[in-house]
Formats: sequence, C-alpha cells, structure tokens
Amino acid sequence: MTSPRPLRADAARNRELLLAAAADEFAERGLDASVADIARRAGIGKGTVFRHFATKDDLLAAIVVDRIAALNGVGERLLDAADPGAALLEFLTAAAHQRQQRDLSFLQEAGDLSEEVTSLRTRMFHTVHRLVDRAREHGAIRADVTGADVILLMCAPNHVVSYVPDAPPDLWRRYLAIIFDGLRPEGAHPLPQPPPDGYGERVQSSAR
Amino acid sequence: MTSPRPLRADAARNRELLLAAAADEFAERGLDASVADIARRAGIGKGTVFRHFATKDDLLAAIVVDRIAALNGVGERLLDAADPGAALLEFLTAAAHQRQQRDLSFLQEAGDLSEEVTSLRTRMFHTVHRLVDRAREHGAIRADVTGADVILLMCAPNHVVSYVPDAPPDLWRRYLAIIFDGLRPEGAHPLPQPPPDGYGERVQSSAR
Amino acid sequence: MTSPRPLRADAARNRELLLAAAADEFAERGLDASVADIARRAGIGKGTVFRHFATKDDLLAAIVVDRIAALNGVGERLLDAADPGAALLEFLTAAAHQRQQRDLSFLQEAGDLSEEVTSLRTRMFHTVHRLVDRAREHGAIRADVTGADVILLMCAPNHVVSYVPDAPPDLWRRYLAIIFDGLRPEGAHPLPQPPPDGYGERVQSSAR
Amino acid sequence: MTSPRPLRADAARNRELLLAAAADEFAERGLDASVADIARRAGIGKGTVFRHFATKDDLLAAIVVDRIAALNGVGERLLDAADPGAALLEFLTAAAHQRQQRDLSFLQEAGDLSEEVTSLRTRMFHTVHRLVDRAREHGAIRADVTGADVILLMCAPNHVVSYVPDAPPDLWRRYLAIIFDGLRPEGAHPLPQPPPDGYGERVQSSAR
DNA sequence: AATGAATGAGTATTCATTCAT
DNA sequence: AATGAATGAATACTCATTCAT
Repeated sequence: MTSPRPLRADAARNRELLLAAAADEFAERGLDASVADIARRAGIGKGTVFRHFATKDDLLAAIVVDRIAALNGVGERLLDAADPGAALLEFLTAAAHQRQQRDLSFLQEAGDLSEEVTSLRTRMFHTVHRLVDRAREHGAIRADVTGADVILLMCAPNHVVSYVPDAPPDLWRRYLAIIFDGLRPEGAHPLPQPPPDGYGERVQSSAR
Repeated sequence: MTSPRPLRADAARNRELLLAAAADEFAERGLDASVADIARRAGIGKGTVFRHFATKDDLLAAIVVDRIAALNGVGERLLDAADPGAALLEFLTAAAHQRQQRDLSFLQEAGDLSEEVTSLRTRMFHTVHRLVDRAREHGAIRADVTGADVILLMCAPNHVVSYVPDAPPDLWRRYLAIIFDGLRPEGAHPLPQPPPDGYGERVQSSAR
Repeated sequence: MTSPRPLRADAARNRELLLAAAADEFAERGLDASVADIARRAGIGKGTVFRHFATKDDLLAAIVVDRIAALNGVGERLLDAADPGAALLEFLTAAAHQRQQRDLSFLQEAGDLSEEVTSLRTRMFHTVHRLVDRAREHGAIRADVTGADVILLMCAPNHVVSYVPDAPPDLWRRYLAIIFDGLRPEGAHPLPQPPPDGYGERVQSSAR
Repeated sequence: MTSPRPLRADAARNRELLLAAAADEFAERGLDASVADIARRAGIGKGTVFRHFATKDDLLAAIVVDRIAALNGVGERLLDAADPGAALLEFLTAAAHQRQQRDLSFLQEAGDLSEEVTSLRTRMFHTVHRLVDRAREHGAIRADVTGADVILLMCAPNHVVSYVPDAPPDLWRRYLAIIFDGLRPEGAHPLPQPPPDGYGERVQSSAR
C-alpha cells in the first residue's frame, strides 16, 4: 500500500506537483491531455514524469486512486451518521464536488488501469451499498433502488453539466437534486428493468 | 434536404455501411475512433470514407444530423398528443432508444461541426421546450423544471448505462424512469441552482 | 508514329480537350497538377483520362512530344533561312514563346518519359546543332559556343521569368535578348569550362 | 540572431546533419522531397526532424535563411571593392558556387516562408542593386540592365546545369560567363521589355 | 466507350515512451 | 535523480490508378 522506500524530499514534492498538474490537465483537456503539457504545467521535465509513473495510464491510475480513496473515506465516515438519507445525499454531493463541474466519469472508465484501482473501487462500491441500504431501511429512498443504481447515477450530475459551455460552478447541484428526488419514495413509479449486477453488492463474497 | 443527385446503388450501400460502422465506432471508442478502424469495420477502403465525407468531422456531422432530425421528428409529432406528460416521457424514451445502449452524448459534443448541425439542434431544442412547457402546464412535471434541464438530462440514461460492461439492452429504461420520477411534482424538493440559459428557451427570438 | 487504329470522332475530340487541359494545368500548377483537376478542366471523367493515357506520365509525355515536334518543325524550317543569326534567334524566340511566360523546363525533366520523347528530342537537338553551326559559321555567334550550350540555355528565359509573380507576358523577351547578346562574338570573354557532351552533337550517326 | 540557448552537442550535430540532408534532398527532388526521405538521408528518426523544425516549411526556411545570409555577407563585403565589375562577377560566382551544381532556385520559390526570409531577402536584393549600380557607373555593365535583372539571372547558371545528368562540378562557370558577357556593354542590343519592379530597387524607401 | 466509385500507398505531423547526457 | 533529445507507431487526408456499372 505504501511506496517501497520513502522518496527523497524533492522527488516527493515533484510527485505532488505532477499529480496536481495532471489532474488539472485531464480535467481541462480530457484523457487526451499530453504528457508534455502535464510536465510543462508541473514545471518538471518530461522524462521525470516517466520516472514517477512508468506510463501515462499509471499516472491516471494514481489520480483515480487518490480520488476513490478520498471518496471512500467520506463514505465510511458517513456510515454511522444520524440521518441516513441526508448521509447518502451528502456522499453524492461530496462525490460530485470533488472535481466540481468536471466530469468524474473516468472514475469508471479507469476500468483496467491497475489492480489497485480495481480493489479500491470495489471497496468504495461496498461503502456505497451500505449507505444505500441504510437509507432505504430508513425510508429515505425508494425500496426498489440498489447500491448499483446509485453508483451508476453518481457521476450523472457532473456529466450532464459538462456539456454546458460556461456553467456556473455549482450547477451540478441542480441535477443532483433532481436525480436524488427521483430516488425518493414519494411519487415513485415502478422500475421497468432489474438493476445490474457486478457493482459490489455482496462485497465480492465469491469475488470472481 | 435531399441529395443533389441519387447515388449509384453500390455507393449508396457503402454510404449506409459507413454511417452504421462510424456510429458504432464513435459510440464504442468515442470521438477518437480512427478513420482506418471505421473503414475496416465498414468493410471498405480508407479512401472511400473520404470520398463520401471530406473530413472525419463531416462524417460525424452526418451521423449527428440524422439523429437529431429523426429525434426532432418524433418530438414534433408528439406536440399535440393527448397526454403531455406521457408525450414527454415517450420523447425521452425515443431519444434514448435511438441508439439503445449507445452513448448519445456526442449529440452534444458535436458543438461546431457545421451550420446544419447547429440550426437543426436549435430547432430540436425548441421542440423539447414546447413539450416540456405543455407537460408542466398539465401538472405532469414539476413547476421548477425547464426545457434546458430536460435537454441536459436527456442523454443521462444512456451515459449511465455505458459504464456497465455487458448491460442488458433495455437497462437504460430503468434510469430514465428514475430520472423522470425526479422530474415529477410529487416529492419535489426545491432546486438549489437556477437552470442554465442558451438551450433555445426563447426560440432564438433575437436569433442573430 | 501514327496511332494503331483511328479513334472514333468523339474519342479524338476528347483526346484534344484532354491534352489542352493538361497542358494548361501543368503550366499553372506544375507537375503536381492532379489528374482529377485535369479531367475536370477537360470536362471529361477521370476514368477517361486513363483510357487515353495509361499513366499520368504518359499524358505528360504526349504533351512534351507535341511540343518538341512543333519546335523541331520550326527549327527545320529555319535551317535554310537567309540570315542564320536571325534564324537562331527566331528559333529561340519560338521555343520560349511556345508556352509564353511558362517554364518549359519539363521539356528536359521529361527525361525518361518514353522512348518516343527521347528519340524525338534527339532529333530536335540535332536541328539545334545545325542552326547553331550555321550561325557560328556566319559569325553571328561566338566561336566557342556549341549547340549543347544553346540547348541548355534555351529554357533559361522562361525559367528566369517564372519567379516574377505577375510578370508581363513578354518579359521573357528581355532575358532572351540578354542571353543572346552573351552568345554574340562582340565582347566575348574566354569560357572557363568546355561544353558538355551528350546533347546530340554527332546525331548519333547509328541512332539506335 | 543567435540561438536562444546552446544546443546539446548531439542535438547540434543532428541539426547539421539534418540541414545538410534536407538541402541535398530539396536540391535533388525539389520541394516535394518527403520528410521521411530527408530523415533517412540524415540518418535520424522522422520525429527528430520535427523536434528541430516544427514544420517542413520551417526546415526549408532555415536552409534558405542560411543561404541568403551568407550570400548577402559576401555581397556586402564586395561593396567597396576596387573594381566594381569584377566585384559583381565575383558575387555571382559566389552565388552559384554556394551549392555548386545544385539548383538554387528554391531561394526564389521560398516566397512566403517566414518574415525572416522575406526581410533577409529584401536586404540581399538591396545589396545586389548597389553592386549593380556601382558596376554600371564604372561602365562594367551595360546601361540598360538593373539590379532586378541580375537578381533574376543569378540562378540561371545553376538551373541550366541542373539538367545535365553528370555535369562536371564547375560547368556552371561556363554559363555564368556567357550570361555575364550578355550583361557587358560591348555588343549590347536594345532590350525589348522594361525590367520588372518589386526586387528591392528603392531600398524599400516607402517600405509598406 | 465513358464514368466515377473504390482502393491503398504515401504525406506531414503528433505523442507516448526510451535513452544518452 | 532530472532532463530533454530521439524514436517510430499512429492519424487524417491526398491522389494515381483500377474496376464495376
């Protein structure tokens, strides 16, 4: 889980600069952001990028890992909140807020980036399931909605907003509110299709 | 609206093969799908792609134009349906159904592809606004939701499902249902942000 | 020398249209002129071009053959002119005039276009040698200048002018005059290098 | 004038290899010479070409700039030579010698490559005008010849020789001698056309 | 015979990745 | 450890040439 040996002070600093620059570039330019631009933004040489991360995908994976870990932390902390409905909404708010008006979708695209991403994501999915289960038990969300549904809908507010050219930075909140209203029990109509499997329902009991 | 001269039989066939292959490639690989791959998928030579469409963007524009035109046709036909709420839901169903589990999002990314795309999209946006206005007046959807909101949410069901590896072909219906429930008046909570401008609200009254 | 079988009337007409269009395109755009543009200019289909000439090079060769033949005709007619000096100048004037302000250089570049070009060119070179020999014998040009020199200098006026953006159509006459003055006996300074071989001096007596 | 920062030793070496290879390729194949061929000839990778010069045109511009600058240097040094006629001949000799039997013509084709090429060329043209004016005042060349004429004729010796398959390396001297004899006052015949404008006659007094 | 649709080799350029300094 | 130079695979697009209509 931790790096094999502690990095030298300057190397550690470069690593942070690099991760921040890469996150910004990916957010602005999408996954096509070039390594050269990332290096320039970080103020380091292109070769140094590859010293820290063997491939561009590894760099992306590191960012995604950071994000998922942080998000999972928020989720776990919310697991014993007093109001489970409010806790779920807060979790989704945190998820969307993480990159603000940016599309978080690569969280999901980052499918086969690395073992670490996969296992960490599974853990986060499990946290979501527990948050959803608690909210459902409290009647805060409708009975026919599962953790997998919430996981899939989690990125929608950011995605939706990503098409608005100069969107106000909090516009995603509007669509999160609408979608969350769709998860509430009031006025719920029956759902036409069963939820998908494979989003960590059973905590990978017989995982693969 | 019609082609200047009718294509030769084989050329027309290739054109269809090409459009279908391109739609699939774009859907699977995103806008970076390579022309070479599209040609291979269509079973035609690379040069033939450029004989039909001068640039990759023109090819994309042709697909998008087809889609938007068809969708707008559906919308306009639904404008005088008896039940405006059902009409709106049917429109959204048609929108998502068009490419089934495929991500329709490039419909929006296709920003400045061509004059034709832009004007056609504006017209379609206007149709959505009218469908939404009618539904709202009938109390079928909440008062604080606009046409722009529906336009933005329109692609969400497909987008959401695009992350599910082997999704059943109708899974999108589940998420459309949830999101549509979020648009209903029952259990609506106040929305934290105003809707965005620029999605054809005013029928381009001062349309440049 | 003549085509194997007489062309149908329309085919013969197309051939002329094509040759004229190609000559113009090559003159305007250089040797990179595209076959498609030539066909369009001739008002015929691209496939028809290749029915008349198997390759683009063959088309070029046909033009060059026409030019060389015409030029040689002029030269042969001038062989028994009364004033050999004036005859040589007239020949060079005709050569440059043929394509007016256009560079005739492909006459030489067309080195390995075809057997026909080669043999015809050899014949034309021989004509030039005879014109030059007569002019020299009459004292109209300096003693140390050969037919090969004149052949090489023949295209220079057009070439020189080709760099002037909007040259007046007769500007080449100025440079032909200067160069021809350099060939005159008056004020001739000794030449530092011998003339090159291989420009038909000996009429390759056993020609092929 | 000097590079912003000194190149690394190996990069500097590659740059020279590249410029030399490109000059040769352009001379042999014309402006259509492919970057791939140039790279191969230089013994470097295709990508390295673009590391040194962002576009093929930039590469060409660099070559042309080198040539023009060197030539202008020679010209300026000859401005106060004792014998203006000999000075002009020496300048033309230097111009043709620069690339020996290579065609210098792209010096002129390089029309709108860059601001630098344009301004440097204007300066060189001005130098030629001054050399010519001095030579004319001394009676070394005929009265009706201008700097523009000499500029246009400057490349002719190389051009003429470029058609001779295995020309001896100094053959151009023969044609320079003939052309220069045409510029002398002795035996000059009146010129039929006025000289062209736009070759820097007035030292760009009202320079745009 | 004439057409223009189809083809694929070729072109300039980009960019992740490797390597010498 | 850091740099940036070098590399070549990949990409959109062009065009001479072939082939079905």
